[in-house]
Amino acid sequence: MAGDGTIGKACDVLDQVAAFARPVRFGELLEHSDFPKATLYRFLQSLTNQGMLSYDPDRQTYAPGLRLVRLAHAAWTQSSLAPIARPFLDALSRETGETVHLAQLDSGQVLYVDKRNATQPVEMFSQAGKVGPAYCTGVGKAMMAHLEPDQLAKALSQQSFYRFTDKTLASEQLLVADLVAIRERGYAVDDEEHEPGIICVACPVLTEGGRMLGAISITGSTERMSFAQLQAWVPRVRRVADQIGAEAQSWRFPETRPNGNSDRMQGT
Amino acid sequence: MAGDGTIGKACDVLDQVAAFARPVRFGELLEHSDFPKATLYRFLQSLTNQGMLSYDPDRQTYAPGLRLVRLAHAAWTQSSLAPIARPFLDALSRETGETVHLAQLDSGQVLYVDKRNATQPVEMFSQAGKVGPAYCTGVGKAMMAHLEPDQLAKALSQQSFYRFTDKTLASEQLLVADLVAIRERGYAVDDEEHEPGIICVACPVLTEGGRMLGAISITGSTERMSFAQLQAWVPRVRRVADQIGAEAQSWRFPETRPNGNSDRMQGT
DNA sequence: AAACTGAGTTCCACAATATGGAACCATATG
DNA sequence: CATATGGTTCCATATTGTGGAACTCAGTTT
Repeated sequence: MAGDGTIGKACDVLDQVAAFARPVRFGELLEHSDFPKATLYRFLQSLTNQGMLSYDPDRQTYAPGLRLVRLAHAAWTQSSLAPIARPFLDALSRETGETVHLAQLDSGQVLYVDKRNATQPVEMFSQAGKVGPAYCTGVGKAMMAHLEPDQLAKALSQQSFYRFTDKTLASEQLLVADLVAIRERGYAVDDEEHEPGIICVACPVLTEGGRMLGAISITGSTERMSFAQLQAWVPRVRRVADQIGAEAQSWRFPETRPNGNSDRMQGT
Repeated sequence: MAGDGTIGKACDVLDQVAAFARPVRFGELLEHSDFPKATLYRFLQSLTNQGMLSYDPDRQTYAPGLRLVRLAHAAWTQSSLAPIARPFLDALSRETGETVHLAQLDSGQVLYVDKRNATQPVEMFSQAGKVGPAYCTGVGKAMMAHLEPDQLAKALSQQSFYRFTDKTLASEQLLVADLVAIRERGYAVDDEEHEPGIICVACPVLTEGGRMLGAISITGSTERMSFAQLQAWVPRVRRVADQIGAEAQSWRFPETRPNGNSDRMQGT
């Protein structure tokens, strides 16, 4: 993750702050940063001014700012598959009764953009925006299997290959072999590679041209079901993934004029 | 919103892109931008590289990128009141059966960070991250009423004073007068100032020191209830707002080490 | 009380970086 | 085929970011 000039550096700082999963003090950031004191300081200032970070004067801590939430709303609406996929996910979740995920790839990691939890009512951000490893999850592997060679190389270099379970594919060789197989058969499986007891089947969402957009998956637990049972859903998942891909291709945003106060919220 | 150097400009570009509520082409952005062609181009490049924007090669359009979603997840968790307020909002929503909002102020606008919809099941981002006007909503006025003079001045300058309804307080004078009253009585009302038929009562969330953190509100419609009925909830809203304020003050994040893969997501 | 410590903030000469006019290229359009 | 339009690249220039060092302001220690 090396620099696009100032912008790249600023983004690094944002990530730094976000990486602490709690508000951080200047000093703490300084320790974990490559920037000299004054430089880091100025970045924090500017980012805080811009609302990309928030500063708590009482505690003297920095945290990711609310402006990000506002921007993310736009991102989620516009450049994620979620709005398109929603009805399909609903249907899939209803039919299967299992947990359904919609994920996209972001800097080599799986970013969950939507989810249906079979049982409990949804909780907002607690699901969208979360990240996970790509090399040991169904959606992650499904997506990587359909990357262009150069993108794949980059993605591979970003994997940690930490051995979560003894079934984890903990090396590039093992992973690549699986990716080839996945590409051939059209879907990926996660057989307790990330968490013991958790299994999953996933299909990539592709454009007609073969460009990879994301992936969807159905997750189950070994306690409640066999792998074979889960695999029986694959054709259904395939179909839904294809539908989403097709929709995404033809999808056009309704015409709007620039400064869109256009999408308003009822309430006050 | 003038510049903190390069960072400020980059943020402006992000906002520009987000302001179109749809993917935009280079040329469209150029029209609405102050930057010369080459400069804007380089910004878009860098931001796209960084994942702050996403670029659709098929359509040649830019949109806010997924990295924002990831960062926003952190922002929402860390610097919004939502995690703290959640149980209180749940309770309030259950008791009243009405729509409940939690909002914070972001560059002079109301940013909704959480919501309870009495009737329907929640939909994630479709609620959090949305923005609204501050001068004509309950939460907006409740928050502005408790700003420091200089912050208030800034916020006032950012209001559009568009006349949504004939009850809208469409001038600074009217608004300021109301803010004084709100500060005295401790809560704000929105009597169809934003949308016809929509009424609301709101209380600010304050620290013990009086620092304004956000606001909560209960919204109703004139069809189903009278203003008096709604106002009967004020003491309850007040109490909840105070509780959230107190919590926020004492809240400490659990100790974590920097690079937090700490909050993981079950699933794959 | 004076000296110390360390976090946070400001300064400023220097150098790296962003700038933007103009030229260029590729794809639609008349 | 010519022309316009939208998008991309170049490069000399100067604006901007850089970071070492000096400073300020608590909170401690001697």
